[in-house]
Amino acid sequence: MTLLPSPQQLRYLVALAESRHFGRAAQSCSVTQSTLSAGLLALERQLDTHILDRAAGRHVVFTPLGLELVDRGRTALASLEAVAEAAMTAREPMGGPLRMGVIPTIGPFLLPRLMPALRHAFPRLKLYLREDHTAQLADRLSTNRLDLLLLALPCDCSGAEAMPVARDPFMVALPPGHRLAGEEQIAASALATERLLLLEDGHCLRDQALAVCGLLAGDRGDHDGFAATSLHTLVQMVASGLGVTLLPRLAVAAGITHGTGLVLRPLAGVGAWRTLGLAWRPNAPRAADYRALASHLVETCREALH
Amino acid sequence: MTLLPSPQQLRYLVALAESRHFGRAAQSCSVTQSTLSAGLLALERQLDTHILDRAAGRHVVFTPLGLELVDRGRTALASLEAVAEAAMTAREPMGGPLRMGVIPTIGPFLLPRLMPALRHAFPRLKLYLREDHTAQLADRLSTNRLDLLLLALPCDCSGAEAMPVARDPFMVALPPGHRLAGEEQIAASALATERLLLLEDGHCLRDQALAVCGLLAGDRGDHDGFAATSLHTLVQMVASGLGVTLLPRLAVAAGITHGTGLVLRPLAGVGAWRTLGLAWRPNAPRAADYRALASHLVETCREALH
DNA sequence: GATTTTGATCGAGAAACCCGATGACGCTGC
DNA sequence: GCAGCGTCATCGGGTTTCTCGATCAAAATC
Repeated sequence: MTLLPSPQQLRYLVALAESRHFGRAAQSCSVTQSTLSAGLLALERQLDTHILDRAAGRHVVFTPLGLELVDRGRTALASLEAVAEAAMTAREPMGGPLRMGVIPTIGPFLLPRLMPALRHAFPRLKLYLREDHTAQLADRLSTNRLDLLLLALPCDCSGAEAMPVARDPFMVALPPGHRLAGEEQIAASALATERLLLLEDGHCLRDQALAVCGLLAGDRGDHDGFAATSLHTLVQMVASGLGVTLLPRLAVAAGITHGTGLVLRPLAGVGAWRTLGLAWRPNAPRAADYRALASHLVETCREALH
Repeated sequence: MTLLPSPQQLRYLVALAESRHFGRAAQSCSVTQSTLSAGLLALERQLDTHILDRAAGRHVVFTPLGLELVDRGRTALASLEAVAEAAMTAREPMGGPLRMGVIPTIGPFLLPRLMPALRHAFPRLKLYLREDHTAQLADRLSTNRLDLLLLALPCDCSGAEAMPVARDPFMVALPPGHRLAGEEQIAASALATERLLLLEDGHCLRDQALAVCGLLAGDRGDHDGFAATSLHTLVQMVASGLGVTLLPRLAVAAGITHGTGLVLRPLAGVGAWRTLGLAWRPNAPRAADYRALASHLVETCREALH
């Protein structure tokens, strides 16, 4: 059998790729710079290849092969961690740290309810949170820097396993006195002639709102080159009379429009909602934990959506 | 960061799972029994779990978690090997050992032509061969005990990447003087009333032959509870006048019917062929090698099929 | 041109690993 | 029932590997 790289060496390799600096990489591995340097040299010697291009100035530059090895090293480390994690979760379910990513159109409105419920249900659970757009979260999920995502489905997290937990209906938000404010509910077609304000690019809610109105991305939304950076600013823009928008009921129920005088009406039609759900890597050792979390989420979402 | 299992320990674990015997597992790892025993105990201590059920007599019995860890350990080792392999193949393409599986209805007819061609094209390539049915090969591919499969597509190797290399038309093999022997080519429907002899269960060719005749598996073929164990015995059975059969042209071109007096006619109709191809794990470090092999295979198959 | 930053190298101490020998336990055969 | 054998766990000692702090050489910065 051939000589395998040690987990230590792979840690050094991946850490160096992430910081591109020997000293800081060593620090993140809790070793001295000399140790990390020697470890990488040993790895290069063992594999009989060049991982770093040492001729290229003082910056840390990886060879093409080096970049591939970083990638494979990351997955190898992930699979080693999966072994330890499987043992850990078997010893005490809901035990260890859990790194969860959540999108900005869910987090601020659901987490304040969710966290206390989880703390109560799973006192030993240590939940680390990161808020970011779907694309970034998916990247971090696949590169093993997050374990679990709370986002809108379907998401194009390649190969991830997903589980829906709730439907979040869209509400139409109108300035006070708007011509549509008298309607009981509002059809998507009625918005065709309206000035529809949206979140900036990158928010999946933007695309979902466009889709539910039967519009293609790029059709609309960037009036005057301006798009909102968060639901809160979006609400302020509508309140200023710049146009109308769609808000997820989750945000409305959390009181995002309080004190603005905005008129809120359900969006009519089938499919006038987004699906909230969890996603994780297939073969994740703690999938059982995630499913248990999902069923708690179902309950919390029911409450949070009135 | 948590404490990771060492590759060594995982090797011990997987080896023990395969031999279910400390002494032999140690031998396959080239260490003494004491070393392997201590290594496994250290792993159990590090993970703080029980991998083996030591209360269960003298036999090696894994706990449920232990079995899961074996599985995860296998994939972890595979991903570590992938790192080393990526470096190796970058250093010298077509270099190291390559473990290829091949099904019995291809191997004997193609390998005699293929091997010399490959030796000539890639002198440094070390090709280890294993002949088995598709299901067993697929299992060994996914558990990292084979690198590459040469078989008939589509195969249900879950998640494997496959590349077709040739079409292998079916020929109808008839005993001398058979009523259909006068036909230029024979339609599948003409075989409906014939006694169709087939390989025994497990050979994919059996199912393909049935499918191309529009029959369901189990419909036919086990006359008197007898099915052939290889194409050679199948040919002998047809020559004895027990019935007719379908042979892949690859086998016919290799002369499998020489000296039998059998009459061979093309099977008419679209789809009257099987597809030969290669399959490998996705993300295999040496995928480039495999593709290069595939293009050589295309040429060899063209020659081997006349 | 002096200084700082950065990565490689060196020697010494610590830790991990492995081996052969031995111990504990269950099974088998007489 | 008891000696003998097979199997896995444990122990002491030797070797290798890993890590650290100190130091060096080269490049970038001032």
